[in-house]
Amino acid sequence: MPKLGMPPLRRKELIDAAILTIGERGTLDVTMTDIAGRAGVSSALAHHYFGAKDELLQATMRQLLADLTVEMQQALGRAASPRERISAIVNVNFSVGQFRPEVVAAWLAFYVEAQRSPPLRRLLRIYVRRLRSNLMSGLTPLVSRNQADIMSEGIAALIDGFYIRRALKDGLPNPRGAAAVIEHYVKACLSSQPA
Amino acid sequence: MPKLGMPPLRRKELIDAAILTIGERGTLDVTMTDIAGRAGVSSALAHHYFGAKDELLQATMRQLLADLTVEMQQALGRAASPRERISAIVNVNFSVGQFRPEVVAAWLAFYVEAQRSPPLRRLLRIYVRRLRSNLMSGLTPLVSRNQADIMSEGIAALIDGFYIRRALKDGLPNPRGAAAVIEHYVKACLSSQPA
DNA sequence: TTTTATTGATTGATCAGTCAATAAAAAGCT
DNA sequence: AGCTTTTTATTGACTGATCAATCAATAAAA
Repeated sequence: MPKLGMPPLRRKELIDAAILTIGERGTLDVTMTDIAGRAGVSSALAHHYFGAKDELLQATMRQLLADLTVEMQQALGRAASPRERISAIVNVNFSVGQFRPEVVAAWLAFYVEAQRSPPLRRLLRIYVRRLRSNLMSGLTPLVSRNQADIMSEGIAALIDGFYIRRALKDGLPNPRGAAAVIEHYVKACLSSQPA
Repeated sequence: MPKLGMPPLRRKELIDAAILTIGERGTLDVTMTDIAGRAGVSSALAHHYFGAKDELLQATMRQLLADLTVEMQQALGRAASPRERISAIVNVNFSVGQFRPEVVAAWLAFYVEAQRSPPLRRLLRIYVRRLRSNLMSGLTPLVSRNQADIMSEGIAALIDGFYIRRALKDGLPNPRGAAAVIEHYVKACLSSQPA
């Protein structure tokens, strides 16, 4: 039943299916048949559109990054002060869109695979740098350079830490709770300012 | 060359080889042949001693937990006050023994696999609970119950966050830096006490 | 009739797990 | 002390399952 103009649609369907499958299973160790099956097509078609499995996985991670970036830009656009920028960054990472268990589990799976795959590592670096730079732009007007360095590392580590715990589901953080702990951290640092 | 009393020696050698192999590769997705080869024996022998691969992996995670526990007990024994207990807990997690890249990568691999494997999940729960309880025992004498809850979640998330970043090696935290960021967090919270 | 989308069938590689065979020590016997 | 027998440790060779990747064949638009 070949309708025309399928390629872009299929690509998207396959990437979405990949996110769901990876997120559900919590690992990149899923078969092309799993992903293609969820998208309602044969594994041969997935190979036809993406060539090797790696390329589908990379496209999938790029999609996750792109989704986060879009939401982040919107939130930052609404922030009126440096202090609000910080909260905006934190909140996006725990928003309904980003902090869903499947999405978090997929992120974690890519994080882990990035240890071995240079292309995935490159993508991850982009994310890490962007997060850091966004945090610094909110922090430097408020505290010393040194203090800002410490705090941006701390906030980034807290986000990753809550992600890992979320992926494990175990009696662990709901979005609000996690964001609240980070806000508490920021407040404590800002009120005991000296550097 | 069968010497007597090999079983306990071989078991240990295989577990050590598993930690190294898993840590080096950053995943549990290693073959029995890889592990056995590093221990200098055939894969058949690894199966002979552990039965299924799962059991070797579980034994390996138990070993990691046991190593951490021993070091933690020693450090807590030397701590003379609640405040020192907190620092001791943090420091152990970034000690030379625990914060080696291979060990950290192995921990992360088990963390991730625990999403799927109930036995590994059970082991992980033990660790999480013990960490939390140790932290609370240091925090409750110093701050309100509510504040202690928040801080122990925060410290635990920070530790996990720095572990994940360490596994990725990427221009990221040396042991001292990571521990320092957490100490800074604790200080900031304690000095802006009110709950 | 050509182009586009799609798949079933197949191939080759990799691995966990099994098992019968082997070799070296230890134990038993004289 | 020598010898046979038993026990213990170890492996090579094999099996069956799984999967990524390929490709020739098919079917529905254009």
